[in-house]
Amino acid sequence: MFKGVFKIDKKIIESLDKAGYRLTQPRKAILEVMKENKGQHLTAEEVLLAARDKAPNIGIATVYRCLESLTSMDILYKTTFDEGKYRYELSDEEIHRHHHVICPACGKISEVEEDLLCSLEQHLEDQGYEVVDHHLKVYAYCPECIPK
Amino acid sequence: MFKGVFKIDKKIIESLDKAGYRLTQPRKAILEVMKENKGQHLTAEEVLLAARDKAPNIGIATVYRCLESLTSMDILYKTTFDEGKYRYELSDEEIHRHHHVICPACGKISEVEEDLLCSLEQHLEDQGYEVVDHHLKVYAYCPECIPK
DNA sequence: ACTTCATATGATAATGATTATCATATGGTA
DNA sequence: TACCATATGATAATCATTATCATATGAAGT
Repeated sequence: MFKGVFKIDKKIIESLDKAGYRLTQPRKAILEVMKENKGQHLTAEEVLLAARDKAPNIGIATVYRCLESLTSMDILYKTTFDEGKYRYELSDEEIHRHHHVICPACGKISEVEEDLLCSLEQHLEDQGYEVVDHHLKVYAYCPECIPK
Repeated sequence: MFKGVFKIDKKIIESLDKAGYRLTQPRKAILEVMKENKGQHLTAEEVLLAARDKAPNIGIATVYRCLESLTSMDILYKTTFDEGKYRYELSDEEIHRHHHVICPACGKISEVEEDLLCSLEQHLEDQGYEVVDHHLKVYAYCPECIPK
């Protein structure tokens, strides 16, 4: 198992270990960046810039590789706001958070902590928002594909 | 106004005219392709290939430009299924359709014709799906940005 | 601590989607 | 039918992401 004291949750360290991933300097830097920016949605480029403070030699390819593997382990969540690039955020197990509100004027992204979709839009209108559109994607195994 | 008989809805023709767009051969071809593939989600490349049957010299730049302007007029709807590219579909005014179900195994995309989000997932489970995740984006003006 | 070696890294080239450029063509109007 | 602003096609440029490959580095075992 990995040695040393890190600023990263033990649970994450254990997941990495179990999956056979080594806890390298770049991965440590990226995990710290993601933790320090919990709740934000960062692009690979933004992660690179922030991670350079901790691991000056880190390259963009490593950032992409690392973000990808962390996403596949459900440590990160990968999403897009239709800007032609992806954004990543630390997964939050307690709160089911993938409900994003995007202002068409200023582009500000807010998250809605709401597990029920019902009356969500009314809820937003009550808060002073003006809903113009929504886009829901449900990821579900279709009947033919359900894993046994 | 435009003259001639087209296989395209009069309403769309009028929208184009009102917005000052000319009904060119490439645009006609693209609109016909989108109409013939109503309910499908096509990439720019797919639109190009299909449109070549009607306008052999059409180029990819024109396809992108045309898809973009049709989208800005709400004639098309632009979306992404996180494949690193965009897909376009004819907007359907009668049915509010932007509820996509994506099978993580086979990638099949189904649309859910359901205006109420409530109990949507239960509805899917009843149909034999196994929901694994969802992603909702609501586009709403935030209180500071509401246009007067 | 020291060696080992599979895994990870960084630099960079390659790819793929999309956008910009620009000289030429064309649609709708007068 | 001529005119001219708009649109087009070919192609180069851009941007995000992925692949390649020689070198470096963790973790495990001495």
